[in-house]
Amino acid sequence: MTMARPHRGNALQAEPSLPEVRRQQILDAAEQCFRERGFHGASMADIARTFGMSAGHIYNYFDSKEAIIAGIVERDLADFYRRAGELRGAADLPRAILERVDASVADKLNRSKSALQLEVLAEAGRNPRVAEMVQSVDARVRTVLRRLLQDGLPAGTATRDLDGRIDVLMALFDGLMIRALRHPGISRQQVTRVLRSTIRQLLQS
Amino acid sequence: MTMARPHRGNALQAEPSLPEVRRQQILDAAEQCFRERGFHGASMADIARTFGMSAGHIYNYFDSKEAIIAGIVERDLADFYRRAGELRGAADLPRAILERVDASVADKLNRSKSALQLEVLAEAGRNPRVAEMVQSVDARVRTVLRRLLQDGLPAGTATRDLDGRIDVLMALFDGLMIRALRHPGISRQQVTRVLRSTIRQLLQS
Amino acid sequence: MTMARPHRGNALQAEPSLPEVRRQQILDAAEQCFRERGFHGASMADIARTFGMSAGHIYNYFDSKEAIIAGIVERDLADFYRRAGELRGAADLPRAILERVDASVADKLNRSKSALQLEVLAEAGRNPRVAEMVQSVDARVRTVLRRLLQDGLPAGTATRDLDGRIDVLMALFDGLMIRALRHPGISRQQVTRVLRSTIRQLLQS
Amino acid sequence: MTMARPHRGNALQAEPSLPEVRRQQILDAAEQCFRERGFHGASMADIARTFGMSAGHIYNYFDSKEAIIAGIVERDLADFYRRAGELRGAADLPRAILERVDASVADKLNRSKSALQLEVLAEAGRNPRVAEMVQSVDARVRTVLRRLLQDGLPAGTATRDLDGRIDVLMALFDGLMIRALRHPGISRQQVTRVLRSTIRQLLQS
DNA sequence: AATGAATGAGCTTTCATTCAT
DNA sequence: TATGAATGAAAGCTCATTCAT
Repeated sequence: MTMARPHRGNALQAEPSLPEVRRQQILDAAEQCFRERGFHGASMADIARTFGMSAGHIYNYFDSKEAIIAGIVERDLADFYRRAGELRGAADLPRAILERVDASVADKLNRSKSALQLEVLAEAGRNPRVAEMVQSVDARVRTVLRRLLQDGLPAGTATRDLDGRIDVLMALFDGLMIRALRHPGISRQQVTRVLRSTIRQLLQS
Repeated sequence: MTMARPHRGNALQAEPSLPEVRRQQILDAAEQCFRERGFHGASMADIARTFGMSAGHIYNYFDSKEAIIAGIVERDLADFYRRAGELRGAADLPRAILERVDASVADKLNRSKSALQLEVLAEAGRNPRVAEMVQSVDARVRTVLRRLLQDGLPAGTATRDLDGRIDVLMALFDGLMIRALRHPGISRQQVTRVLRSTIRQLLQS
Repeated sequence: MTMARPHRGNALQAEPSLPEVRRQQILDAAEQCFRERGFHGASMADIARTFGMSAGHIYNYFDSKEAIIAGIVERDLADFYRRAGELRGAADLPRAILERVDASVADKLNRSKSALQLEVLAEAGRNPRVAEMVQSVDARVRTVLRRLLQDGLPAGTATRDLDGRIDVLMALFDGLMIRALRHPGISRQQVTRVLRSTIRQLLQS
Repeated sequence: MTMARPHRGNALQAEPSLPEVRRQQILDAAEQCFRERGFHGASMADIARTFGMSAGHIYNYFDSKEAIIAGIVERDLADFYRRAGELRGAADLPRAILERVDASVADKLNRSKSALQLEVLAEAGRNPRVAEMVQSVDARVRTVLRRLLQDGLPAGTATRDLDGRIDVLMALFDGLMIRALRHPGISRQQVTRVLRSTIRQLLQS
């Protein structure tokens, strides 16, 4: 992949070069297609058609269909970093987290987003390169969370089994994505209420 | 085909008929293949080869590849019923549940089983017929759990948001399947400890 | 095909042996299936199922699917002989023929019978063995018609181009089978009227 | 692919575009294959091989094998329109028709063309979509013929049972296609002579 | 006489990918 | 940069046919 990095490094927010724009367009289109039809169900032609490019041209930006998944996973990581940054430096961390439960639940119960995530996870289950990506992203996320909790929780609470708590916390949200698929009629309000009290206990006991 | 003929007369536990044996063989082979290569990555020929049958012959037992998934999902349900049956009538339900957390965690952290489940869920995310199967099985599972909890919990506890609690409880275990993939180094012991206290709170607060 | 001829040649109408009964059952079932789904569209399993026999067993009576077509063509010939026999010895042949136009038209406009005939003819177009059958049957039919007309028409009429007249006469009825498919709304009455006058001219001018 | 590029500027009679050329090539190849092996006997690979294209590529020009039949039927219709156009405006219509009988008979007695037609008709006998095509084309042909006869015949003749006459007329030619298969030794001259007098009577009585 | 388990070839169709232009 | 013609390898599925029982 000998892709020229955006040169013309002008001032603040270098306007993205055409190649970079194209890459993002392709990722957007691919996300949409994978969501709707799955990784194997979406053809390169589908992706190309979604934003009016020829299928062949995609290969000037990504080496293969699989390389597109890699790009999608990377973009997700950036998203998480942004949201974690918001928590950093919160005066009352548990409270800040609990306030965000509602939005997080809504996010995880979004079926089309979840379908895409499951798609990627399933692919990770058998494709070592995708697995490696997914695991490396998760490791970075855990590192951020661990530091956040170590610094932000009232001294003394919840330090025992901290890694276990983090995994269970993440399992709760990861699990909601599955619930969204298995139980589409799930009550967001009830789940939010129960989850809030579960998380409070998880962080403070 | 040196298959021991049913001896006829073996009263209880009638040996399964050849067709039934074949169906189970196919499901076993398909589970293995789907795990290794995914639903779309595994061809009918792969499945057939796995236990030495011709691909065409599979169609004498299953109408389509999709029908094989249905068979797999059904078998899982039967499994759940069996385990739920063990809880039924337990003198102290919360205790009985907590005692089983260890085994359940181990089960969910089994990466190859999880990969298969995710595979099915991903397929459900885009294939309406599979979605319908998965949801109908989940509904039956929730019904069993609800009845179990209503009957088995000490009077007065945990009746508020009962459906929400059930969903969160299931999210915890569903989520562990994802954790197994995203964080292969996860500590089973820590997770079990944390989970036990989380579940206790979920059932008794 | 070492098929035992019905032995036990008892008196008048020897009751058909079981093998002969089976052959006829198979031909009946095949006719029905070919009519409904075409020669290639009907599977041996379909034919077998139609009268509750196993597909494999058909091969004890017919060497192949193609041999079944041969059987069907043969049976048709017998039919024609029977009807031609009715004309033989008619006092006024042209009149006898004209009286039968109505029934013949109705017969040829029967779409399902026609579909089967076309099926066989199409097969004859590419399968030399079937072509040979069809042509040999047609030759016998023409021989019968020619003798009938030579003996039965008033002396002097219609002897010029007799073979041509026969071919055109047959073309008229053969053509009706095609009309039935191409123009399902065709008016049987109008066609019968027109045809009667056309045939009268054909036989008597 | 040494295909002369369209020279651009060749005002009238623009050379057909590559896609159009390809479509015609495919139709040609399909006609030949269907003729030789029948609609079901000819595989897409056969058709592709006939003019050196890969099977998959055909799908860039036709949606399905069935769509190829549609293309063939359409081409035939265009042919008929062209020939009917020649009759239009003839000073003496019956005479113009009779003059063309010879050529038409020759055309219908062409066994390989007939085999293809029968093939399509047989398919129409069982495939509703093909039936619909064939019937719609026939309806358009009848409309043209009807208008031609209404305008072109001497006032007063042959208006009774006009539709019936048209159907019988068409049956005559359709029937010749079958005669070509059933009686390969048919005498073209005799048939032409007889047919001419039959048609004269059909149009003028 | 009859079954049905089993095979293997073949079918239509889809698609990632390449490449001349 | 971009197109779209073209390929070739699969895939799911069907079926005539065989054969042990």
